[in-house]
Amino acid sequence: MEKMAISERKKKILAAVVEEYIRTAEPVGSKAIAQSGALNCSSATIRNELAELVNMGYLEQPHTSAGRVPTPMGYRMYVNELMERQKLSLEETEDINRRLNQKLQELDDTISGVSRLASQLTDYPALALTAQVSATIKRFDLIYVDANTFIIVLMLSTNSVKSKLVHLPLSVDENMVRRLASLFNAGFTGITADQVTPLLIHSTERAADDTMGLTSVVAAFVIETLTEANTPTAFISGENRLLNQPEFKDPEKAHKLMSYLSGGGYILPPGEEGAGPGADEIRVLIGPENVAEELKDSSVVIASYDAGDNTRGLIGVVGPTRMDYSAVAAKLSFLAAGLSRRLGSGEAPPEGMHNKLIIKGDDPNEHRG
Amino acid sequence: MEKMAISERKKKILAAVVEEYIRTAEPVGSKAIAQSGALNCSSATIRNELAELVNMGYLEQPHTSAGRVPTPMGYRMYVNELMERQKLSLEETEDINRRLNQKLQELDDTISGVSRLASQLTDYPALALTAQVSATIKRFDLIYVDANTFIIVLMLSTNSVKSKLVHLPLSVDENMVRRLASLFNAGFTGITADQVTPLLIHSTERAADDTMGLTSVVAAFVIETLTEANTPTAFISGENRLLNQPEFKDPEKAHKLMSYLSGGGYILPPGEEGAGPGADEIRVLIGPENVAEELKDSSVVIASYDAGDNTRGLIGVVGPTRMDYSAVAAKLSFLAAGLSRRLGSGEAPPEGMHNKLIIKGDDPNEHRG
DNA sequence: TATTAGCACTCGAAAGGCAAGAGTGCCAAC
DNA sequence: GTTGGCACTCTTGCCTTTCGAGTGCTAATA
Repeated sequence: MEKMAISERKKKILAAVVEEYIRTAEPVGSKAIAQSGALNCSSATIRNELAELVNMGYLEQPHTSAGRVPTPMGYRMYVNELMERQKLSLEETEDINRRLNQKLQELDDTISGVSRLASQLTDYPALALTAQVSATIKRFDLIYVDANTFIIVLMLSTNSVKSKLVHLPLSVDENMVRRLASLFNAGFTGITADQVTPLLIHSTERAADDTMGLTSVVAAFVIETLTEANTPTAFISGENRLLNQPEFKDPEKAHKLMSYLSGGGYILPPGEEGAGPGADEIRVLIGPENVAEELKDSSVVIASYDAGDNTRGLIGVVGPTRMDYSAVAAKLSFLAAGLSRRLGSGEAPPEGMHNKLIIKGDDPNEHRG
Repeated sequence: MEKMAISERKKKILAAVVEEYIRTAEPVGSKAIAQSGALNCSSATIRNELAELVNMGYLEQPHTSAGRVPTPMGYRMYVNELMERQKLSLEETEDINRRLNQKLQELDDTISGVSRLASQLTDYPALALTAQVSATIKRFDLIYVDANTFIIVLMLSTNSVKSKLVHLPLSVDENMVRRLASLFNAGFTGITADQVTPLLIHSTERAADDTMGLTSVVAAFVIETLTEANTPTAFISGENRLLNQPEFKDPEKAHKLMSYLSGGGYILPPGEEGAGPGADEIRVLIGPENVAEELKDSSVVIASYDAGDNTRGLIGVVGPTRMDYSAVAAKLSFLAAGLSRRLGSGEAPPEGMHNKLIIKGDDPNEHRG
């Protein structure tokens, strides 16, 4: 496997192999490429080139007398340099926009809806994850309902609102509730979950003259809410679409990957959750480039969107290494842009614009020294 | 296929066939039954009996010289009369209780958690659905945050609370917010979503002297909330566990069923959603007893739980007809009882009690005239 | 020197044939 | 009614053969 510059013709041939293989899932032979017409030479010439591409590590043969199949390095080269940046048709963009609007209108959990949408669009399993944020409480209200009941309303720094009905065995008077509310507003706003110490709770309890454990009930809800808000949640959908792919015709294999995915396995390298692709970038992880053992012969395409409040969420797609990178990247990118526009802090590009695709990934040579 | 009374011995043999087949997924032969020791007779005798059971429609042979496999009618007989009502071990019940408590403590959506739990326990795909209720609004609050922002808080008749932050382009004064709140409390409580007519909105708008469209924003949230609360939601999880079952080794088949399930396909006969099994009942639908074409060679086991507020939710499990009915029924039943105890209106049996299992289903003969 | 045609070779996939084994049905004996 | 025995059937697994796609190499050609 020698290191040498790759000629223009080799690039064309490599691209042809990758694209044909993506289409058919069968090893592609010299004859098929010759006939495809992109090159003006005979199959013999192609054979020579193919042999060299194998030598260089971009292709491999399942067995001696079969066609060629791209290696992860071959896909990487394709994704980085050869792939044509696909533009979506007008109908496609309109369709996506329409469905996106619809999803976001439903009261339904945004993130799960988006993940489902991504999966439907690409026909691969898709995942969406919310950004890691550090929310605090911005405002605190208690609504007195009746002697045994009140409602806690928390407004978070992310501008979302959480509420809960509390039902008590004992009766409280309205003044106590008011007193508690102002104490919490004073003491619990702007702090994180681990700053809600037993000490703080205790002193609030005393200040409120609370002998019924009301304070701790409320404090528990505060902790719960903050913890939940700060935990990035992942949502995976369409795992079953894996079964469309011939590489998962073996139930064992399909099952392994599917349960890894539904089990909430890490997709991005740990620590990189926040460091995913930036705006207008697409990150592609091909086969062994993935850290998780279960993903070593699958590929992942990830885009990020502006989730508002200076945080970014991720949406991605998982499939076999023989994935239609071009189409998936285009769709994800458009979807992410649409999401940013709707959720984000405002400086997103206007609707309908195709933002340029910056594909970020490893250098194709780094695996080969 | 003659109609005749089924002898005790035939019952024993049928049960043995079903259980062995559930265990091994292979057609079971006369020898295996003879050796299993439940009967004191030779394989030849068993062969005679088996032949008659085939005649009667309880068993069938995949091909002439293979063992026997239960027909749906055979399973039905097994479920209705032969199956021993399995009791869970102490460890199992403790495990379930522990995990149930944990699930319900998480702020997390209860229903999805329960569905996941059911799937984990049984190792089949599981679904949970909330009951169809008709919630109304019980109480209405608006919290003024600043000139451009207020919070809507709705308390529903189901005693759940929904809230939303509203951000306005124009500024409102605090009095307007207060006025709106009392108008909504007067006019919008106790009514259903379709009673929120444009007329009502319009008159409220005028009464509030609202020229900024505030009223319709709030009304829209009311409609949204009521509609959502009244829509039964289904949650399916663990679809991928289907792949554990040898009958789904064909990816085609597995994929068909899985996408039917994730697509939110109907499980119960339409119109029967509310008429599922009652308390302490288990409903079993075997193969062709299902209405959905996609379920015709799968089985479904369903229990219902008291979801409070006089409504019942469902939890169920889907698998091949060769399903471990006994174990699944026991687990689901226990799970449903546990849920009822925690969510329900109170008259549920005390923790730890094994409630009796009433298995409801079709008469085994009805398919055979 | 790069390309091409031709040809022998390789190897997997598909098709056919054979033996083994499991299970049945039936008969005759108990 | 039950049982042992036996011939029969049909699947499964295995082996062999065939077929064909695709290769690598060589020699001829531009």
